[in-house]
Amino acid sequence: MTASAPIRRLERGEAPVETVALARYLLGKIVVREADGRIMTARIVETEAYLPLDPACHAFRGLTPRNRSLFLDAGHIYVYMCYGTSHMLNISSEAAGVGAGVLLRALEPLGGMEYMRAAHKRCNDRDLTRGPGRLATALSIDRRLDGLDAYAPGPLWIGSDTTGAPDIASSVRIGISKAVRAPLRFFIAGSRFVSGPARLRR
DNA sequence: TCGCGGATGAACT
DNA sequence: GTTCATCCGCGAG
Repeated sequence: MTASAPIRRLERGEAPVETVALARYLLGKIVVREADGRIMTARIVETEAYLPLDPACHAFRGLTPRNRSLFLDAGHIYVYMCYGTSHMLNISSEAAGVGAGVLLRALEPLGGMEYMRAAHKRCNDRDLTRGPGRLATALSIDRRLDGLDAYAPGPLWIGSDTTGAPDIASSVRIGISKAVRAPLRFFIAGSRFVSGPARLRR
């Protein structure tokens, strides 16, 4: 996949309100990050679904100050820090009051790569946004974005161009210790920007 | 290409 | 004190 027709912001109402459906729907869509007058864009190539009543989902034990964004209406941003070193970018995925989300695991850089490179010490373009922690670093994502609406104008929103529906493959999720067998990871088949071991990229 | 271990911070028991 | 939806560097195959 390559760039890039004009990008149109998604509107609430055209995107699904159901976690697996949203995880699949977001593949091929575009993350637009606007910060300090700079614009970065990248296509979503890998997602994971974290369902209601899913023991691997942060909302599983109920609402807390950290995870409250997962309980917002579908399309809101949930960011948290993992392992003290990496931020994770999620989109809430169910009706208000239901805790669930979609983790964005890998992106294909489209525009503003010079800003992404500046955020990394040393990284080739393929690795800039390959992996959930790396993509957050490249796009300067932290808790300040938590709770914002990704279907509204702002520092981070989801858009679409005229690219056709991608060829979607699935696998088990990566890096978790609960519900490890559920096939809730989705990615664009054949994309070289997908993360994880080679056996989980086909 | 893989698997391993350490770094690191915040939330929660 | 324990648990992590990770990354990086390293060594083995």
